[in-house]
Amino acid sequence: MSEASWDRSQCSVAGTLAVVGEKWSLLVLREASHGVRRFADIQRYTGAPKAVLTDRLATLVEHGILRRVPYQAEGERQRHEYRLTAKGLDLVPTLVALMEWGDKYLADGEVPPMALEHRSCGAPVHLELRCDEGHELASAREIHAVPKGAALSPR
Amino acid sequence: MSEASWDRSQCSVAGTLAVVGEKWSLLVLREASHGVRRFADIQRYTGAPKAVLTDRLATLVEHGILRRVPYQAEGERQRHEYRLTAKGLDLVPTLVALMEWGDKYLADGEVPPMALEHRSCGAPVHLELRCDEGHELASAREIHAVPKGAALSPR
DNA sequence: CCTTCGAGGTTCGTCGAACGAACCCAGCCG
DNA sequence: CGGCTGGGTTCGTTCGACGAACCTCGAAGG
Repeated sequence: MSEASWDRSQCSVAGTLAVVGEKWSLLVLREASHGVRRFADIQRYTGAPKAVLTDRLATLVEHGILRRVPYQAEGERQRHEYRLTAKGLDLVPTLVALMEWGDKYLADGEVPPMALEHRSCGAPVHLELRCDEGHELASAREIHAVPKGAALSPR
Repeated sequence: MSEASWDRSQCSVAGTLAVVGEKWSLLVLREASHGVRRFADIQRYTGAPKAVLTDRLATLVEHGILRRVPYQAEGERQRHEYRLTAKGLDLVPTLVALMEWGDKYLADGEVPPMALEHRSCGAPVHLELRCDEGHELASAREIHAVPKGAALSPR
């Protein structure tokens, strides 16, 4: 897709993976994006061990992807829940990308287990690669990657 | 984004992560998508330890995301290189999603280190959430997720 | 009061995966 | 022959994931 020699040290793919690339982080975000907010529910739905989950939630909060919000259920003491921030919401396309790939290649002839609809019109939602001229890219092969800025120094 | 109780066991996000969610896999695919094909180059650019890289390449080949292609450089013995298959190319949107998030939130005021251009018109390429009616979604909040098929059984 | 309950953790011992350094192996080159 | 180079494998150590058990706070029940 491009010729190869540039500085990877500040690559955004690597940077993002350093933040959310650990084993359970994206599954936690999947739950958050489905509106699951409570520790025990996240644990139940993801299957992550408690200690790991505590740690992942803490890093996600630290990075401003989730925030801890106190709440009070009636007849309960005050607890807190985890909600997506705007920064966290912007990771949804990543989840959708993973989901679409899985739907295409992992479904054993089954129907995909989850459909995404446009809330206002009900039509199915999907991800598109598109350029500023408005062309939709039929394949990733139409992408040309160009290193910029500080990445230009080789190695 | 939706109410919470359905069967996660065959979620496509989890399934895809089981295939490419390990620490170095997506970085290997980043290199593959940039046209880096040789073991030593992939190792140099990703920084993955050799043993781990051997293992990841093997799993990616096993899953049909990369294929081993024999080649012959002049004055060299026959070796093989790793190339993206169509199935692997379809992971590029995932990489782009990670990259766009990193560009937006991790750039310390720097210019993003890599630009993607439409090969045929040169305009910048980006990912869009769009529905079949043609509406572009301004935010992931406009998505409504609906469990289907075998996922409908709770828990 | 004292006990129980349950959410949201923390601690601990074990065990597997990741790490880096060292080694191996097959050709081609001189 | 001996060395070099790409593509690995082996090995000992370290680090993180795991699951079970324990802790803590506040509300409610007796």
